[in-house]
This record gives sequence, structure tokens and C-alpha cells, in this order.
Amino acid sequence: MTYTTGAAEDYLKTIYAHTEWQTDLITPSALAVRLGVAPSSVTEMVKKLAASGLITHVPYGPLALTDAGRLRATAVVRRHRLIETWLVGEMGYDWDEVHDEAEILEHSISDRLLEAINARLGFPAHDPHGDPIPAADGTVQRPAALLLADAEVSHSGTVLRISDRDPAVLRELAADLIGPGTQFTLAAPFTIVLADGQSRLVTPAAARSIWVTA
Amino acid sequence: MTYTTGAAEDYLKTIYAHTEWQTDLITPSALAVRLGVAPSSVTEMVKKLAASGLITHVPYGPLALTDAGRLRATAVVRRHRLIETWLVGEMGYDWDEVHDEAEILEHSISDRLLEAINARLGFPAHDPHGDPIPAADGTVQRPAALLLADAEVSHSGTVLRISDRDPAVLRELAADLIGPGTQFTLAAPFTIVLADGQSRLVTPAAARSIWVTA
DNA sequence: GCCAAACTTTCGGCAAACCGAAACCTCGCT
DNA sequence: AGCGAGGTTTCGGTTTGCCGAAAGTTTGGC
Ligand SMILES: [Fe+2]
Ligand SMILES: [Fe+2]
Ligand SMILES: [Fe+2]
Ligand SMILES: [Fe+2]
Repeated sequence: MTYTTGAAEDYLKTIYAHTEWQTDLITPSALAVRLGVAPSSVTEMVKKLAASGLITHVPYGPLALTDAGRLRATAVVRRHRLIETWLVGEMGYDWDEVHDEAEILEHSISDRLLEAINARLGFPAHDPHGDPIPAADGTVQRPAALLLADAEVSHSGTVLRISDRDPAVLRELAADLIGPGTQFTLAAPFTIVLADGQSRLVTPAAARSIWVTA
Repeated sequence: MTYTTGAAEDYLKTIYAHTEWQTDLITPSALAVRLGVAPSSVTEMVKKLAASGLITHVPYGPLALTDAGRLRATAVVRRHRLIETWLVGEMGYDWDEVHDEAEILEHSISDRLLEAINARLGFPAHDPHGDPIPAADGTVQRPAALLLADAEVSHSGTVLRISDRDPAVLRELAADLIGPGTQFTLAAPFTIVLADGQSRLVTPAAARSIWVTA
């Protein structure tokens, strides 16, 4: 019924994350890859999550969160992002260093401590990578976004978020002073011009990590 | 070899805690009671801890930490007490509210985050209950102490620590403005006179939670 | 010195997560 | 329609940590 182990939270969070910036549903094998787990482990957990009413699943089909599952998932994402924001804002971490610590703490911090952190930070709307922090009721403020790699040449916009999956990309972009809020024009593939006229070459990996206004 | 699950940490910590303010060794059954676990579970974990060289144990005998075990235990205690100090010092918790949260976080915080917290707090030597915070090398500064319940009438001294086992006792003492550092004279059993001349009646439960200078 | 109470260990079992190998579907392509 | 590749599930097995019941050990009191 109230099935909320750390493992289950990770499955829910990952299912949620997959649909946050794209629309297709995640498959069991993709989930296995993302979680670094064998496909058979996914099958097993999927059965438990479905039995608890947190996801829907037809055999051999993809996975989808129920309303209850989405609420549970956004709660975990909320914890994760508030913790990341706190680590950068108060504890002297750089934005490429926070993900792993948050990955662990998100499962052990109490609601009370989380809200104390939230209040100290002034109720931030975004984490250091530009990801929206879900509200306690599960609501998420998410602007229309486009992967930089998919943007057309001459596209102008603002950087909305940068995936924190690859710390090397984050360090590279920090060195180039590119982050959420950076305004740019795509001059040529992988070449952006910033507001101050400086141009920057972004690596393909970075272009696949940067989401910009549509 | 490097056996460090959260469960094992709790066993080590509890074995350590038992000898921190008294000298006798803990028995398996006492450990079971403290951990809220069946005696057979203790036997099992004890075998693993002994096999890992963290405790010594002769069958049917009491338990003792090895040097390696004590180092592991003090590391956990250090985490626990720094977290408690942080929750009170920065996050708006009262001293009767921190123990349970610390009990969980002590197993998931990284060394790096712990040291960041430590630095923010100014490297405190004691937690909110007056318990000494072990150094990173396992060293503990521990003054000679005496349970208030065991002190003789007319004994004068300073409150050193108050066990955080019973939150009700902590709230009661906070209301009476008694805490680590409070100077007193034991006027009669369960009756102490404070430095300002006011006298206080402490409950038997409190007298068994308060440790004072010898 | 013996014996029963009290404590400790052994034993079989359970639940959560994980795995690999083997069986099983699906779907696209011919 | 048929077939096979690739994705999914089933199955048996592992580890960690827990349990209760039963068996074994220690020890204090008579
Ligand atoms: Fe993250
Ligand atoms: Fe993030
Ligand atoms: Fe505590
Ligand atoms: Fe404490």
C-alpha cells in the first residue's frame, strides 16, 4: 500500500524524469539502463509498483505513472532539487558536484528538514541546473524547451536548463560562463554567440545537455 | 572486510555508546533491547562484525570493540552529533527534536558534506546535549562524569551532558533552563539549587539522564 | 553440588532487491 | 504469412537483515 522504499523512489523518479522534457513513455529496458539494473529487476519492481497503484503497465508494454505515482515521484524530485540548490547555495559545492550527494540524501531527509532548507533558501523555483523545483502539491512550472542540438541555426533564446547527468559538461560550461539564464544566438551548429558578442563553441555532448527557450 | 552498512553502523555505535559513560561491557541481550531487535538478530550480526575484525566476542560472552571497530563507531557518533548540532544551530530545531533525524542522516551524509557542516559550525566540541563530538581520528574528549541520580546530597558541580534518549526529559529541563553548563548544588535528593539561588525539583527520570562533574 | 531461570545460539523461514539464463512475446521485414 | 531480432518475463538463486521456536550454555541460589 504505502510502498516507499528508497529503491521504489528511484524507479518512480526515473520514470518521471523521462517524461519531464519529452513526451514518449519509458520502456522497461530503458529504465533498466538508466538505473544500472538488470531488465529482470525492473520487471519485478514494476509488478510491485503497479500492484501499489503507482504505475500502470500492460505486459510487454511501456510504463506510465498514475496520479498517485506522479505525486510520489515529484516529491522525490522536489527533495533532490532542493538539496542540490542548498548544497550550492549554502554548503560551498559547485554545480557539477551536487548530484550524487542529492541522489542519496533525497531518500533520507525528513519533510521537516526539507522545508527548513526550503525556507532558508527563500523558496527557490529552480535548482542550480535550471530544473524546476516541484511544489509540495506536485505542481511543476515547466516552460516549453528545446534541446540546443535540435535548434536551427539563427535560433535565439535563453538557456533554461542543463542536464546534470554529465559533470564534465557542467564544468566545461561553467568555465565558458554558460548557465541557466544565458542569452544566446545559434550562429552555426555548435557555435553560439552570447549577449556580449563573444562566441562559444559547444561540444556535441554539451549541445545534447542544454535546453533552451523554444 | 570494509563492511559498512547502515545496520552494522548502528550496532557499532550502540556498542560504543554503552561504554562511553560507564565501564562494563554490553551483552548481546542488552544490545538487542537498545536496537529494538530480536536476540537472534544480534547473534547473527555479531558474527559478521567479529569476522570483519570490528568487535571481539567469545560465545556466550559480552561484546567489545576492537580498535578498528571503535574508529568506525566514533565516526558514526561524530556524524550523529555534528548533525544534531547543525539542526539546532542552523535549522531551527529544538534539542529534543534532533535525535531521530540524526539517526537517519548519520548513515547517508558524505564526509565532504559533514566537514562543510563542521566548518560552518566553527568545529564545535560538543553537541546540544553536551555530548563530546569525536575528532575525525576517533579521539574523544570526555571529562569524568557522574549521574545526578548517583550524586550525594550537597554535591556541587556543573551539568556536563543530558542523554537525548527521552525527549520528554529534554523538554522538561529546557523549561527549567537546565542544560550543559548549568551550575548547581544538590540540596536534597532530586532537588538542586542553581547558581542564582533558585531551586528545582528534577524527576527521577531526569536525574538518571543528567551527568554532572564528579 | 545441582538445577532451573536467564541468556545465547542455532535453525528454518521471510521479505526486499538484485542477478543470469532460459523461455516467451512482438513487430518489422521479407 | 513467416521468421527472427530484440525486448520482456519467468525462474531459480544470492545477499542482507530480520524473526520465532527450539536447543544449548551459564550461573546464582539453595
Ligand atoms: Fe541532480
Ligand atoms: Fe539538478
Ligand atoms: Fe542523539
Ligand atoms: Fe546528542
